[in-house]
Amino acid sequence: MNLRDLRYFVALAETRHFGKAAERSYVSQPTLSAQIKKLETYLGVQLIERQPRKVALTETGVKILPIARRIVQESDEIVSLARNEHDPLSGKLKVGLIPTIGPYLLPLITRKLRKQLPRLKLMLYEHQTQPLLEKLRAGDIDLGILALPVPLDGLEARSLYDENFTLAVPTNSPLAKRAHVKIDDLTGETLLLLEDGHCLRDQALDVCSRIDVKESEDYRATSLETLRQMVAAGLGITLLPELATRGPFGSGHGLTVKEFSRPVPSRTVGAVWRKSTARTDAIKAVCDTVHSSMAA
Amino acid sequence: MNLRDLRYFVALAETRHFGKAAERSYVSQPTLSAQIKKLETYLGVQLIERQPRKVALTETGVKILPIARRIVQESDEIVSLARNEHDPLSGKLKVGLIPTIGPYLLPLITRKLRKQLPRLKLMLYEHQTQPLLEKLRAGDIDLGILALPVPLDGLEARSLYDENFTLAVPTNSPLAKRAHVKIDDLTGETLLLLEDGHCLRDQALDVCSRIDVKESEDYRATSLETLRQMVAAGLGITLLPELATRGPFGSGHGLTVKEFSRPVPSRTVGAVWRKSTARTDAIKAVCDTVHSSMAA
DNA sequence: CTGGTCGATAGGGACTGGCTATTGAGCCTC
DNA sequence: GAGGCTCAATAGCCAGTCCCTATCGACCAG
Repeated sequence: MNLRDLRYFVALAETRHFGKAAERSYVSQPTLSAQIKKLETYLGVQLIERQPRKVALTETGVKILPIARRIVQESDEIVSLARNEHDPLSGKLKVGLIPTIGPYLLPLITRKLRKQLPRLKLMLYEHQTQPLLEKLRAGDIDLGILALPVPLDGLEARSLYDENFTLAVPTNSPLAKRAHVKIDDLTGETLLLLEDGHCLRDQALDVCSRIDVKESEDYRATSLETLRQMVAAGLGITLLPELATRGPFGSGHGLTVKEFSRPVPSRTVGAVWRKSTARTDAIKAVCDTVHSSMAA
Repeated sequence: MNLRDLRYFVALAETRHFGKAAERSYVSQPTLSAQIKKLETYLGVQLIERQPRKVALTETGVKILPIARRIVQESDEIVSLARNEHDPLSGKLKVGLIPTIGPYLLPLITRKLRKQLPRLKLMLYEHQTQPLLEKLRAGDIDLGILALPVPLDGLEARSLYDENFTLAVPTNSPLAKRAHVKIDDLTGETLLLLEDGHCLRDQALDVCSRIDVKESEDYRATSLETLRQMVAAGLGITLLPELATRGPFGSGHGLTVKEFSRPVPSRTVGAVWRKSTARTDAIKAVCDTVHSSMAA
């Protein structure tokens, strides 16, 4: 059985005329005749009673007609649904961000994203790097935005922007008064870090690996905001990604943010997605928008 | 788009494995692969994300799946519905009978019909010959049982049984005492007839055409039963078809039924149906049953 | 009887859907 | 890291299907 046959049957049932039904179906009359007959043979039942000058449905034909009609209608529905989805820059795109990027990057780009990709519904998720990669591979998320590099297997990546690290110190610390700070100036300080799992923790440790700093044993912050509070309370110093010091997140309330002098430590923020993804267009568009936003 | 493609897609969505889906669909894996790809191309949308070691539905695929599933299910429904209808001796058969046959024939045959054709639902209608033929041609009725001959165009007919006419006279009439009656004996009598449209009226007039009878001007019965009442009331005599004198319809209550001596006037009762009907098997079965019932 | 309508039949060509064999990518094991 | 395994994609070929035009045959109307 074939969708086409059902269409022919519905057309015939509605026109009650082989010629008209054929015309409506854009085929020749013999074609439609043959297909109808084939459908009847396949079903083992006569659907149409061919009276001279009149086409009538048999009882069975009457019973089958509504089902055939529904099938035809639903198949059209599939086509139109697919046609709507056809625009690669529409539909949902599930984007995951790590916690040290998401809250600070999103305010800077959502406006532009909404303007440039108005039909794309971004579903946003926040996960640490490892869970994010897992969900990415599992297909729960289509695009990850995180600090590169990460192990890529089956994944593709591109960098979006470089983000400098800044130094956050208590305002009453001697470091707060310095015109310039270098990594080496941190020697002997107590370094406050995020809890395990945050890549920023590893990045900060990496930046400070050459020098001798004490990591606070007792406190490990669960978020950048608590980390910021801890610095303001004078418990130590920390590195903050630059975006986390912009706008409302800058100096003040007992905390002073200092830029490093060259060479400025930094991390690369990038996008990661499955090689096999079906959303390459949408992903590229989002990446381009983020990239151009951050380049300015 | 093709029903088959949708089946393949549903199988793939359920197995999440090209090979298994192909097996379940009784085709080779390359065939299924190719068809899925063709479906995607046709719809202009990717339905499946081919990850290594994993088959995942795209968002569009997820949306389309339930519709595809329903279509597949409904197409199966058509097949099974047709398979059930496949038995030509099942389903409805619309049978029309003329009023001078229906009420008297049906009690004699329904039992046997029900036994021999248990799955056939007979829908019974009563119409005079002309309307019956019209409804037959219009397809409102599949089979007519009436007195032959009738003009056949586009119709086929067969005779079922011959039915003698009997004479109905008031019990106090001289005719009631006669051992034998012949048509000629009716000369000078008042003949009561059914109203226009009943073929029995014409048949009676035909039988009596050779002799001189008076047709009652004032009364024309609307049914055999009122006709019977009129005879019993002494208003005249009439011809009754034999079946209408059997069992509870025989002599009594002021009415006497006499058989004619040879040559016995009679009419032929037959079946009529559209040449183009789709129910030849059922019609033949019904006719055979009636025929054999009445032959006994 | 003739012309017109309508569906069925005949015959031939293009396309589709199916197959087997093979490739190629990714994963696992030794 | 070489080789084997799994799994989907590709290649190449064949057969059946679907469609076409041309024509027939039945029926109806004038």
